[in-house]
Amino acid sequence: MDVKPRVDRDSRREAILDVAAEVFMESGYSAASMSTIAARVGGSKGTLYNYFGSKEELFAAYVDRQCLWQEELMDEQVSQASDVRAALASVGRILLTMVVSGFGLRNFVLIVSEAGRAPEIGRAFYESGPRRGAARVAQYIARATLAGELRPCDADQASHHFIGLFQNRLFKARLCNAAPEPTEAEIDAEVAAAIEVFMAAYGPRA
Amino acid sequence: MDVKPRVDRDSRREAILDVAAEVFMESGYSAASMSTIAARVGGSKGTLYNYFGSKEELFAAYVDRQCLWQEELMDEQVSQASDVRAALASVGRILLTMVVSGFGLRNFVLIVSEAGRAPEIGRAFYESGPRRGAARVAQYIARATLAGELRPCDADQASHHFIGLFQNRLFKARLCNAAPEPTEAEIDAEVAAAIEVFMAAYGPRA
Amino acid sequence: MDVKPRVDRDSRREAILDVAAEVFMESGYSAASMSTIAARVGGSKGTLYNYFGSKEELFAAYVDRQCLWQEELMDEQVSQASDVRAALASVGRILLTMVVSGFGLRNFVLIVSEAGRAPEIGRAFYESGPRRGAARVAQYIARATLAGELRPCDADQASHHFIGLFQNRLFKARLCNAAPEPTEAEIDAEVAAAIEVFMAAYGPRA
Amino acid sequence: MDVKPRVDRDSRREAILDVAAEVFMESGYSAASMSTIAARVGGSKGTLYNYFGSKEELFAAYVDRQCLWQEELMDEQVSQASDVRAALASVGRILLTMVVSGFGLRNFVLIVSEAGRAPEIGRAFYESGPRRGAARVAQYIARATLAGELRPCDADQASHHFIGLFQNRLFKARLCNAAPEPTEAEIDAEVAAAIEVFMAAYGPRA
DNA sequence: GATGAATGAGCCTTCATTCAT
DNA sequence: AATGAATGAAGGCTCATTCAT
Repeated sequence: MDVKPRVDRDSRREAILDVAAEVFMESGYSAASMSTIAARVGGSKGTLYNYFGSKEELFAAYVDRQCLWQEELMDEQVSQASDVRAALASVGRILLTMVVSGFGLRNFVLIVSEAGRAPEIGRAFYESGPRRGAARVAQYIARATLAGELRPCDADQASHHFIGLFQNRLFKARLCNAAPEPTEAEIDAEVAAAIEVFMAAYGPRA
Repeated sequence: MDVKPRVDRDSRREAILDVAAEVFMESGYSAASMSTIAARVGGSKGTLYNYFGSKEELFAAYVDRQCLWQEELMDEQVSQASDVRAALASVGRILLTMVVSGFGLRNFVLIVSEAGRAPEIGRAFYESGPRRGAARVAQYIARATLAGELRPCDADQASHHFIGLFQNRLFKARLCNAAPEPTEAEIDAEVAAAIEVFMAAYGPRA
Repeated sequence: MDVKPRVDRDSRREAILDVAAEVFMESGYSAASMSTIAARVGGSKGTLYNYFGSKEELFAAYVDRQCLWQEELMDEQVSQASDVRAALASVGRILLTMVVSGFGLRNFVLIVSEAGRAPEIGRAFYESGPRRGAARVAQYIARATLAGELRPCDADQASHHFIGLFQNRLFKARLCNAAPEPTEAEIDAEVAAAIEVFMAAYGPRA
Repeated sequence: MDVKPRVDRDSRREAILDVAAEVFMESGYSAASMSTIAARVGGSKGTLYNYFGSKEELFAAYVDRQCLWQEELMDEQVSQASDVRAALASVGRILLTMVVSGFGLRNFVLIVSEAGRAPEIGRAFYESGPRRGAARVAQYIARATLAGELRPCDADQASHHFIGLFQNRLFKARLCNAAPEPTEAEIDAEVAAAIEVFMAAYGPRA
């Protein structure tokens, strides 16, 4: 009955996606309800459907945006660190934070739990996040290898090893909701320990 | 009219749990329906509710059983390997397989996606699986350290490092449904590579 | 919350179909609502869906029953009339009544308006009603021809001619809702006039 | 911004009515949606409502136009045939075609299925179509009677008889979607047979 | 203990209609 | 005049749960 196109179409779309992200991450795809989302946006269900033709479409849009966000995050960080250790510390901190922070984590879980029925969603997420992150680490490693800071190795494999060293413990604990969000200090410590091991194995021979 | 307690209460309970596991893993907690489960069990919904008072309770029972199963799996494997490398290879193979196999993976995803709203579920799962696995690895490492096969270290941290080295890549790819179930050979290779790195860092100094 | 399986499954099914018939005939398939039907039956929507899995299925069941009813109606009437005129008068009265009575008419319109999108429905109705009626008339005509009461002719075509003679005017007027339900006297008159014409054309030559 | 009253109001109105006719005939009144119509017209729903204040009003306008069209069709055909048989053949062909052609039929069904709830619609349609057609036939018959080509009779009743003779069979089969659109030859045959019977009954006595 | 009919809340989606621009 | 975003009421359908038999 009363109409209020207060804001332009694009910002409303963004607003809907913001709320959708919230609700989806709170409840999961199935348990999230379009009614809840509409109510939280402050509009009617009809309006919601004006922007996204179906729940699935809304979810896909949310995943898209998440992937974009991840990509940017992975790409923007150009560490200008002087040596390998510093570079690894910098990128490690980012990659670990991403995966154990409340937001990154809930996001990850949400997408992963729908990846079973919709493989393209999982794959897109994987490419834009984990894979891109690993690729970025591999670049650093390759560069450092050329610089003689690391002994010759398969850079891609090495990157996964490095990531595994610092992500594994906290990531799984967080996935299971069996540990609180770590502090920056804990994150740094975890990364630092990983670097020691990594350098012991991949560093230049004594 | 005709009542058929053909099978004793316990085996029927097990049968229900089997089906529930199937359905939950196929669809997720929310999307799974008690009707589907009852139908698949071959009984009526009334009967289902005779065994489990609610969907949530059924899910909890399923998680319980899963945890038990994991615990046994973690405990039974007593590697009698002569040296560290063999012991690590053996346990690594098991831990990696568990986490990338179709069953283990779907199970993991299912529980993790409900861990947000029900922390006790996530924690129980974490304790019975990841944590217990890591503890077991830590035991090996401690023993090997005493035997002089590894240099002195924090056994717990070392175990997480080892696990991270071989699990990280495949685990995340599988979570995202971005890779098929790996073959045994791939698993072995992944573990072998991890052992090399691990030994380079944790092995006895040259 | 409260449950009342007062009546056995079959009579409830019939009761639902009765109401469905009412509602469908009042509003048409599209405009009829499952909620209305459920409410009118006195049960919940859930119960309704326990009996018929979908609106379409309910409609199909209704059509089925209608067809059955028509078939029986067409078959039971065994006119024992002595001569053609009496036999034609008898069957004509039935066929005309069927098609101009409120019930028969609304039923016809309802099914016809869905026959476009669901041809099998239309065909089933046609076979069980109009076609069966015409066949019955054709039998009379064939018999009368053999008895020398009619001149030799194509019995099937003759039956359609006869039916057309008495049905056409009132049927179309009623379809368009441009005339009230005719009285028995009007029906008789219409049939009588038709018989005159029919006999003039098909009766034995002078 | 850019407004384009390229075409005058009337042709746009016509265009809307064209589309509305299509959509209504495809889906029926209830199942047809204003959105679909607007989309198919290529304009916005707002515009649609600028021309027709409601779905009901749009439907009424469509019916109006249909009635007009029927009236013209009924009136334009001035058979200059020399004798009765030719005149009847000519008008019969037209009346039968109208009622069994895809367009005429869907139109008929559509209006008839709404005539229940909106009698004025049905009546208007009846007057402009069936009734007017019958009246036209009655004129021929009256004229022929005066010319001695037919024996004295109630022209109106005779006209309904004639129409019933050739329309009944195909019309009902087509209504039920139990027969394909007949060819011209079939139509001619049906009319020819009807004329034989009609003349046998109504023709000048031998 | 097993059954299955009954329930009502809630879900996703569609629709006719309005009104500011 | 034309647009198209906004709305709220329904609509079809599913579901966890209860309880008389």
